Amino acid sequence: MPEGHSIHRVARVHRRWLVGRRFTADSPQGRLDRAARVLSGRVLLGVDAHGKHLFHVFEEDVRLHIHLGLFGRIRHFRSEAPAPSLACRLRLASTAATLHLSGPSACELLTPEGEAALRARLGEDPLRAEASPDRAYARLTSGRMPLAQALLDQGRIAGVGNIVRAEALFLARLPPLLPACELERDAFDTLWSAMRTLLEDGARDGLIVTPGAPPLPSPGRKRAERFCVYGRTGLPCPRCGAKVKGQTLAARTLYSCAACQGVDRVRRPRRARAGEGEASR
DNA sequence: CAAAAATGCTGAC
DNA sequence: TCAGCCTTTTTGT
Repeated sequence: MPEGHSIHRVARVHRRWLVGRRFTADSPQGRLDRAARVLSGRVLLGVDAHGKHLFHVFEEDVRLHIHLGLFGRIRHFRSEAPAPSLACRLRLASTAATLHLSGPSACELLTPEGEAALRARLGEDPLRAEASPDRAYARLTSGRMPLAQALLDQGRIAGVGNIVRAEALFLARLPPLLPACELERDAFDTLWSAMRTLLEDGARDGLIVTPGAPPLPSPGRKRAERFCVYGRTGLPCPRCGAKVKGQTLAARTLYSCAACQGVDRVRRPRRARAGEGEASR
């Protein structure tokens, strides 16, 4: 669920169906009782998404901040809502719709100042209209860390997760381990455009399907193949047929096609040029 | 059934 | 660098 496109999709759905409604809130699991009491009885005035963060504004400047983390989920029901799961942390109900929130890494009430402070720490979000490619380029290329690692830093660019980074780097044919500061502006423009397209289409359709992804696999396989390299270690690259590589970088799996993306031609930082599939700091 | 994996991030070492 | 958080879905026996 949770890369930027999912969050923006939730925001769009909530703006369409929930803004202007008065809600009652409770916390079936119990942990958010206090927040639920504050929210209960208030009208929802607006919803906004920035990167992977979601902000609901209620009457009297009561603001709800949600971050789904790895496990979080938001479900909404426009007709009769089912009983919430045991793990449901927050339920928001109106006559028009009901929300169930489970497993978020953050769900808290914020003051306007608290929200502003949080947002100040977020980088450019390709899905936001006011996003500036110039600022995104400046922030992304401000260090020597591998490009792929910089892309997941939400303070540089907000909303990109492991799937979008792998697929966008593949579409732009960029070597993931290139030192970020060595990224040329025109290469960045290609990358930015790829990220925007993936996120925008994903927000519209509810899931990401990379252009050029291999055709659906044999009927025997359960999971649809929607990506070119993400999660496809050892399978053929849809562009050149070479085997897709999976390696660990900063505790996340990084997927790429070494042949298409020139991974092997990238200068390794100093000494270590160790083996394949190894973490490179 | 049990086990594993997952799109994320933080804080402690 | 690593464990921990925390839930749902998918995979394997």
